[in-house]
Amino acid sequence: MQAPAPATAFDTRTRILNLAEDLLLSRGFNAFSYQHIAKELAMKPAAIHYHYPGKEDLGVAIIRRQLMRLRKWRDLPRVTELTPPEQFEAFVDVYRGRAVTQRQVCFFGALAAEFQTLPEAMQQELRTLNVELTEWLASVLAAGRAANTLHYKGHPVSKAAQVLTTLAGALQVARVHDEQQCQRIIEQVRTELREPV
Amino acid sequence: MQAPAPATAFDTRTRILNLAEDLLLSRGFNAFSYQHIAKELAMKPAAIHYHYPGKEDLGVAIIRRQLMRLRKWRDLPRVTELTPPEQFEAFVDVYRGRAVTQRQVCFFGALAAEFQTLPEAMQQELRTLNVELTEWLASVLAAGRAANTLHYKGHPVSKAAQVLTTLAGALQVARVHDEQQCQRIIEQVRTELREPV
DNA sequence: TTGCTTACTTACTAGTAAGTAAGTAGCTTT
DNA sequence: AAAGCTACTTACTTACTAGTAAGTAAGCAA
Repeated sequence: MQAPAPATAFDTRTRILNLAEDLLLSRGFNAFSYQHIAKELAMKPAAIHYHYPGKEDLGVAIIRRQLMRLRKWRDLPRVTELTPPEQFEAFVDVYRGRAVTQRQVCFFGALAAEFQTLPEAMQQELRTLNVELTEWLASVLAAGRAANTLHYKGHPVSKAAQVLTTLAGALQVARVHDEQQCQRIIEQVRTELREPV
Repeated sequence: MQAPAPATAFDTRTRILNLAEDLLLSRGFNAFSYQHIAKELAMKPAAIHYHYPGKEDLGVAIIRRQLMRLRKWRDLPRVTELTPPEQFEAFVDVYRGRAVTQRQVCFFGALAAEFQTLPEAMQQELRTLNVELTEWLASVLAAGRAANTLHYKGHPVSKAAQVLTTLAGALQVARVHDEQQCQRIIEQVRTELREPV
């Protein structure tokens, strides 16, 4: 869940992946090409094909890495040891950072729009990523309600889906309008969850 | 705010617009071409250029028509005469229909992901559309709270932005996962607004 | 009936897309 | 020193992109 790594000081394979992730989040999958990457890395497009034979391989690698990041972050002692409200807060901070520092949306928001044009393998990876993310957040929300520190109606999974959906959309708002409106939406979600109904 | 018209029984200009809207909502702006449209309408790509010289013109026309639809719908007597909760309900129904009948997202969700790759004119139109939509919903929410029939915390504009964001995201969820999860998110939003806190 | 307009088609340009095959420089291994 | 591997480059193909210019058939208008 950390922010994308800088595109330097890594081996070529990783630098390609970093840059591709960057382009994916800022332009979408269909609007970046091997040429974009090659130019930025001062290489020829064919060199990208050497590391990632097809664009599909590159796309799958990007999503899969994000899934690994999620799992790693989620299982970090400094995260698992937090209380549910703190876990939620830490999670929201990731989105807040995205909106401020880069003009990037989250993976779900970036890929859902062009979902029907994506290779099957990418569609599957994205589904997995979203399911795991929803399940984790649902477990946080369930624990928070049990401890009477998070407050909401309905099933934890429904609420988790709603929150993720809203956060994804909030980042899109930040891009189309100003960042401030995005922050207001995030604050709205936070307040509603933390204050007793 | 009505669903897109069928692609037949109209003049060519409108049929192009209808089909382009369809393709935009289902595949994104960068993933459809004049060829797609031409093939479907059994014409040559150059014929599309005759009606819409550039893809930008086509894109702007799509968004602008949607803005006109919004204004028309919003000012319809049968809509203005409704109570705020009924207005909200009628509005949500539009999104519900989108999720069920087509696998289409809303304009905002479709275009936000590739926003940075869009022509300036399209970016501007999309901003206008979203501002007007947010302002209308905010006025409904404000009136509903004044009449004690809609319940929420925070500023009406913030809440409106949050609701729109969530609805946009919900349609994207419907596409990536099943339609049912989308319906659950919409229900969650409805319940929270209609039940006193 | 001549001329203009509408709504196209045909034929083209220039640019870009993903992807491939063959070659090569530099390093390592034996 | 020969062989092989890694990480590329060069040169190419095929397909598609937006867009344009010129031509044309049908209808209407004077």
